[in-house]
Amino acid sequence: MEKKVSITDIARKVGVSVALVSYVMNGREKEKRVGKETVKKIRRAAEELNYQPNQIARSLRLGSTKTIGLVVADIANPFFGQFARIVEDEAFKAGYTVVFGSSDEDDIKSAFVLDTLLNRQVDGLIVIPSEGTVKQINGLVRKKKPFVLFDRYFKEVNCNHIILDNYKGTNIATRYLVEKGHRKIALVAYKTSLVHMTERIRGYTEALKEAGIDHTKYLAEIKFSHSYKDFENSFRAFFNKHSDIEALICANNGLSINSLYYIRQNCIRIPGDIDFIGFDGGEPFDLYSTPLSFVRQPIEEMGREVVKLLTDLMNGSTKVSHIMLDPELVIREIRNC
Amino acid sequence: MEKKVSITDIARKVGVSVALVSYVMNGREKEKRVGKETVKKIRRAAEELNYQPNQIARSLRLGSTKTIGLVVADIANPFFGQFARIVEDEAFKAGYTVVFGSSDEDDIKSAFVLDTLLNRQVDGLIVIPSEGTVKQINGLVRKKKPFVLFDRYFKEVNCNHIILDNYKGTNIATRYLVEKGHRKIALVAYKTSLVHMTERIRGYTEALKEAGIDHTKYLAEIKFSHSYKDFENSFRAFFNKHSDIEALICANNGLSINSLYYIRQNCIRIPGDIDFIGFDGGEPFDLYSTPLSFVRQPIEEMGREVVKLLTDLMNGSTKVSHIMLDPELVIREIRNC
DNA sequence: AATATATGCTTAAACGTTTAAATATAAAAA
DNA sequence: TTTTTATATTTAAACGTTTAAGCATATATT
Repeated sequence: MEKKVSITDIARKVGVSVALVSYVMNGREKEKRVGKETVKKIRRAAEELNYQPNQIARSLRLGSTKTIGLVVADIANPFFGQFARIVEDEAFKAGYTVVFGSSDEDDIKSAFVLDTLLNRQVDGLIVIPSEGTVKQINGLVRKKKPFVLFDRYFKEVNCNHIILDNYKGTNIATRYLVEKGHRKIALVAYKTSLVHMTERIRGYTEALKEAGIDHTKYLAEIKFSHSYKDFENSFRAFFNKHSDIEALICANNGLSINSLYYIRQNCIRIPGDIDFIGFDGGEPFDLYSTPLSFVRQPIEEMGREVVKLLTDLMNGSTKVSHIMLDPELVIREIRNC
Repeated sequence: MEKKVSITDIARKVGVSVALVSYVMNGREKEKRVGKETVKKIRRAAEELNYQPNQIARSLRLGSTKTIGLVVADIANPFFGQFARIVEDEAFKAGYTVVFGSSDEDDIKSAFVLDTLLNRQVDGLIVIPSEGTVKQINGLVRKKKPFVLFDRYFKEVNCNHIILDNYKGTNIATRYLVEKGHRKIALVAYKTSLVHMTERIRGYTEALKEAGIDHTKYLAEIKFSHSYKDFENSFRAFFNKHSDIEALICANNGLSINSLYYIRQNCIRIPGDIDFIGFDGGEPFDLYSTPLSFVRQPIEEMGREVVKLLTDLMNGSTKVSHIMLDPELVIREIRNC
């Protein structure tokens, strides 16, 4: 790899000190009253040598890398991919680059990723925290590192977070199905202590309670796993036990997709055999045999808010915000062809 | 943000020079013959102060950031998201972190992203080059920056690249449809000079030629756009003009998805009205009314190979590799429920 | 006793920037 | 003329590491 040209090379070529070059390269020639001729010469030399500033050196000196770290569960998951894209764009506009890492919903991996990003001196972090990472998040608080949690948070940690009104998400979905006349409404959720899930479960149970329907019978809390097989086994057990299910709500995108694979494989018809409401939407929802209903998260807005909040923090704000955005129930009609 | 603890803080606390601390922190205490007692004291102090190395300072000194830059068209696109994930994992194993940027298939944006990553001194780059970025890629060659192109390349630039045998991809798809008895086989592709597309088109036309079928009539080369509306307009014009199409091949994932939206909206039946072969697969393909056939790219293998090639380059290899991997035609049966 | 070797540690430069402070010169004001 | 002010530039330290080179001291070898 070619030796990169530095500010020193330009200084030598023009015959001035590095300070002047630095001033000019940063557009501070007026403020620092650099001679007009000198400015021109420096500009020309920079051009000729094809100078590119070394952001690493700059970062070290300034104590800021203009980089933000993004910890997602899995960048390959379209929901997180979409989120990452919005973060990227917003960060870019604000002059930041994003470094990312996938935690795989695993606390050990999460710790690794977090350490890596911190060692790389990211100025701030956006974290989708996995189960069992309270300590890690508390560590960020202790370090006074600017960061905001997204999608989930911990009740025991007072920090910035932006989440969906998860309760409302499943609540409106359940109510909708109840009003439609269903009584045997199942919810498939992950067995976890993470609030986004417990809230989604609560939204469901409360809606059922209110309607005077048993709210425990059709609740499937299954263990998280990366393997579809594991999901399938748990789900089959549940489904076989309750062959009278009239409607199914899925508590997140992954569960929705997995459920659809199962449903498809087992020749269960939507609608007909069961009604279905998923989470987050996406291409598979649109292109399924019939368009599928789902709980929509305002992901664009959330992404924008997250970055805005973080940049405020990085600019010195000390306000702690807990932002909760509203979901929207998107009901799709049966296709007539 | 708390002042980070540095090697100097540890040195001061223990009462030794920073050099010793550095040696110990890098596990070179044997080689550099640091006293046993001192090692212990340094370790303890590092623990107590919760020392985390500053990778930025390290990078500046060593001239290597242990970072690789990834330029994709759009991280929100599942194909690229999946690829990014593989790259991330492989890079992580090799001790690298990945910084990414989306080029949006736009040369201006690509230049920005590339510059940003270069200024951040990435040790190497993985680039999915957009149209009109030959100059940028040539720039990398001139700088002797280790990089490898993925998915596409430029005939005029001799550099490392890993691509699919694109010709073969559409060729086997077309042959399959011909053998099935179709003669009016359409290909929807992007109008671009990028080889991955031109090769996919060539694979299609050659297969048709060989079968003695007119190979221009049913070829739709449409302009790339981020808007579905634009796609729809071009596609509709094409479809209306050729209402006798028997089968449709889509030249990449985005086109496949867009086509499916159109097909669905216009009540065209797969199979029945037309046969369909898409590109890259994914959840929408599996969950469509009937499972859809597609040309599969060995993306895992490609991702692994890309990172392997790049790490070799970063470790000083000067070999230029052009790797081409085989696609696989995945034919799906009609669902019987 | 003189020399060589081993052990343990320090010094200081370097990486490429930024920037406060100092310096030098010219022009304006006293 | 001397002093002040404005203009143009340099100096040098700092950011947190790594590492070659040097310096003591103790022990082993002649």
